[in-house]
Amino acid sequence: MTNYAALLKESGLKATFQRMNILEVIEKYGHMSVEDIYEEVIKVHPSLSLATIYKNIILMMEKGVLVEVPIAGKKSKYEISKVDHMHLICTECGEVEDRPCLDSTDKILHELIEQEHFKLKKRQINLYGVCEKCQMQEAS
Amino acid sequence: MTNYAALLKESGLKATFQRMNILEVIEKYGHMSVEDIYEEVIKVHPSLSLATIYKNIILMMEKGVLVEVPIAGKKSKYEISKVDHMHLICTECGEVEDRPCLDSTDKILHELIEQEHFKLKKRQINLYGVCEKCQMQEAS
DNA sequence: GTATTTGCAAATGATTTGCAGTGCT
DNA sequence: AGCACTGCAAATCATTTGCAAATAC
Repeated sequence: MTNYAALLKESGLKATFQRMNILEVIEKYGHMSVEDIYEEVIKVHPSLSLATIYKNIILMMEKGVLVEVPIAGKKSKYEISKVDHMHLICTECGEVEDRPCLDSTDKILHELIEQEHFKLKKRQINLYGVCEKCQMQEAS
Repeated sequence: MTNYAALLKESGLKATFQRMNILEVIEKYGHMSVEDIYEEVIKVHPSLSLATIYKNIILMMEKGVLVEVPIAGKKSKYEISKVDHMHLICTECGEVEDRPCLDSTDKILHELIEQEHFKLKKRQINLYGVCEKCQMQEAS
């Protein structure tokens, strides 16, 4: 995805410079906290305000463009909506990586939910641990 | 579990009235935000301060007595540490319910992680949707 | 008795809001 | 032109901190 203007318009939002900046930065890094986004975005557009980021994150979540990734012990990060996946979250460096959801996991979860009378909307599978990079640093 | 005094001492913490109150309330309701805990706990112990709750939640998480359950769009809730399980989170009423993790899910995740050079510490499987109670209310 | 813990009040930090001005379409 | 959006500053809300008094052991 590169055409943020189209994505925004499809979602009923005006394609402002600020919004495109925010989306570009999130896409580039994958998962970003509000502060992360702010720090990156002002490199390109120094007058962009934090308030604008907050307002737009909320708006773009409502429109389904962004998704919140809440993380134990840290601030939430935000990602661009994409097909279902799991998160590997490093408790040392805070990095988040995506991995595809396995079909079998998928099937099992759906079966479970059917038995439950629970109307499933969204799954969030987060695996907390130490990433390869941080493991190597620990070893040294 | 009922013996909070023992649990606390095993964890190297003094068994104060305040801490036992906090644990009782979390156990009783299952999953509680800071505010939830505060509102319940002052019914029994009106002078207990919010600061004490914050300090103790942090302490008890460090000692492994409590676990944070971060939730998209809401404040984190806290639960007493227990065997691995999934959460069904109602996006309408905010209720969180536990369900056992399925063995097959378990095995799949562990295999995946071994391929990854990722040192897994903890899993968090959250299923967001609408609970039975809220579905019935919608219908009416 | 001593180290820990509590509760208060103040400090800090994060997020939200109102509004006047600006920019997309 | 008209409505939606931005940026600022102020307001609000959440969390943390410092410290004197109280409590567990």
